[in-house]
Amino acid sequence: MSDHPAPPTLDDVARAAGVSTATVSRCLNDPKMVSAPTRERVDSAIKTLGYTPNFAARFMAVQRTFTVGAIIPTMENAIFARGLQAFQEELHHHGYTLLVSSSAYQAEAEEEQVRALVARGADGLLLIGYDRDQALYDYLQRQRVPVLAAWSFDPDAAIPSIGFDNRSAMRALTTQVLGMGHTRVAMISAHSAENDRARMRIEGARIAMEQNGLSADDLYVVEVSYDINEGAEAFKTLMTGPNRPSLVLCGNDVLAVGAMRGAAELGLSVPDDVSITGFDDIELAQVVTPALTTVHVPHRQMGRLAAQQLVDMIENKTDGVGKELESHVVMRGSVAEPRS
Amino acid sequence: MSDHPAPPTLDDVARAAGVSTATVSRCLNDPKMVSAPTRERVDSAIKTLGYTPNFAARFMAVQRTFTVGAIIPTMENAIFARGLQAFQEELHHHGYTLLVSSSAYQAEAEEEQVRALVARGADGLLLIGYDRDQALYDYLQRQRVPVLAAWSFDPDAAIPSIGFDNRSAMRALTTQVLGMGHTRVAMISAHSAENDRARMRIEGARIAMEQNGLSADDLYVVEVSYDINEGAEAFKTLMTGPNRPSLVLCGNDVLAVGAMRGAAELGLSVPDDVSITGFDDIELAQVVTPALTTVHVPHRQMGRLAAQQLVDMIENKTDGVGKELESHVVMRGSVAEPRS
DNA sequence: TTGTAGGCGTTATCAG
DNA sequence: CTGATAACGCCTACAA
Repeated sequence: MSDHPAPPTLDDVARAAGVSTATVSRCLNDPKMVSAPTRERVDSAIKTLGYTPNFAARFMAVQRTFTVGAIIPTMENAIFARGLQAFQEELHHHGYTLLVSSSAYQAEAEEEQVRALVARGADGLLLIGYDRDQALYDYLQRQRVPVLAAWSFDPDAAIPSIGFDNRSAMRALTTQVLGMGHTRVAMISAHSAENDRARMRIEGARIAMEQNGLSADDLYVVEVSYDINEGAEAFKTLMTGPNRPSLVLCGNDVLAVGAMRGAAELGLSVPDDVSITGFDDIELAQVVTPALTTVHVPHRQMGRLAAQQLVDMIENKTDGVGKELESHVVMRGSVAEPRS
Repeated sequence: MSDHPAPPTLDDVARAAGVSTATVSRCLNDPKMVSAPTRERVDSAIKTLGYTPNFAARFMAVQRTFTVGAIIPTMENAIFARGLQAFQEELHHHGYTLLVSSSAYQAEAEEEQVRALVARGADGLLLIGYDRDQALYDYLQRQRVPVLAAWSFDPDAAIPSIGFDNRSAMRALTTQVLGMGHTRVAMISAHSAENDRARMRIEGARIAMEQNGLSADDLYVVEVSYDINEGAEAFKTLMTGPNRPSLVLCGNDVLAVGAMRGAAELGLSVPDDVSITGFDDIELAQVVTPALTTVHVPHRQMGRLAAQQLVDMIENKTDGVGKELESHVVMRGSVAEPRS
């Protein structure tokens, strides 16, 4: 006997209660199959031993974990937090546990996490966007793990997606602001490689340019990492270069807030000297001064629906159809007509 | 044969490569133990079959998962994000995978997640703060799962902790601001039940009051949920009630930003009409206008050290000693001498 | 260098 | 209602 005893097992409980392991197992999984008196003995044995079922063993036996994994690009800001919270709550209602992991916006890291989660028996996976190596999807399919993409909707994507149309949302926002008369416009975007959200938003802005009598080529786009500082720097470069824009579209609220800080550092007034827009409508958008014009996204609804759909895919082995949600433009103080 | 074949197993690979399962296993875990030619055959068999080891089975066999779990109160804001990111990076260097789960600031939820993570074989756990039911610690100890508390440091806590002294940090901040001459001061705190960080910060503020010739009882404290809106509402209530404070200490930056919004809604100027302070120094603090006076916390360093320590506890079965980190007050524009 | 075989903790199928 | 016992997929002495 070492001073380092292993945690109690089913067997220990069975021995302590004077029954077989099968009976203990039944007590745990289908209590009404066992008589009241034995059940009591077993329960008390469980309690005194402090027994907890070994998950891996159970998993091996039933091939189900009631665990869902989600891999998000970053936890560093609130973009995914709210939707994920709703996702988790809904999963919980269905008896599932959510495990989250972050890829730091790196494709290889994401792939590693996918494998890690699958290996650990995740019954299903939630990924952000649908832009990734086909090989990963093949792998997932071989492993028969249902996957759902969120924060983007594209009926033609390789996997079912639930979210909104980033392109048309950005087009709507851009159109509305262009209507105020801006002609010199630039965009600060997150890196668009392997990021469909970023890419679609850029496309949406370009389309709006065309539709408003401007040339898509005139939209000067700079891509940066997802970070307030990067947004600020990019903005300052933009504003101190030639052909200074009167409108700076930002691929998301975080970059937009960075841009606003950049404006402050440059002594520029928003929106008098320059208009700035964001995307996502996270809390931050209403905290800055002036408040940010942006696109509102139904985070919680998306999380909830994603959970429902994923559970359905897992339990009924359905294929999942995805769903498009509505987003809408929110006009706030950060935009105005161009000066002069 | 269904059209729903199970994923390939070690056995399938062994058969395909014409070797035993032991050899395949060795190829995976200790390649140099097997001859080059057989290794090649095995590797190609693995590739063509798309084999991935079954984690649960491996776990059962070796009782190790190289997985660490972290349970944080919320993902809704950046407080824990940065430290967690560093934690994850450092774990990765040591070959561990991080799985995160959020408790929404609810003790029962946290307990559930702890069990979920332990059951799934987490080799170690990171928790936030040390304030929780002793029964949970007993459980963890029975299961022999090393646990480390972060974002708080208390050498006398039930588990090793790594972080800073919330009480003295808040005392330092309060003292410094009281030095400007404030006498009517209130505090907006997160709920302090089962939250040592919140409790210690309140205590710190009280101590500072005493030390500066005021009575600790004169610190009016309101406790709210962790949310910008709640901060704004609490602030407005405070400022429209009797004995309006000239200084509002906030338990964290999020509440402080809420308070600032409340001030704006009330038409009050910060810091001319009222001084506001935060705690944590998250990015938000520098984005608002005026920037927030707050306590800077070494998030990344904390995450990194926590990872190192936890890995050490796991691998060397050491007890873990914890570590206190330095925090420091950052004076910014949100405070000033009281008017008149 | 390789193969054999026992065990890890549960669940599930059969008898009793 | 309860008890044997065979999986589940992998690792690792121990043998060869």
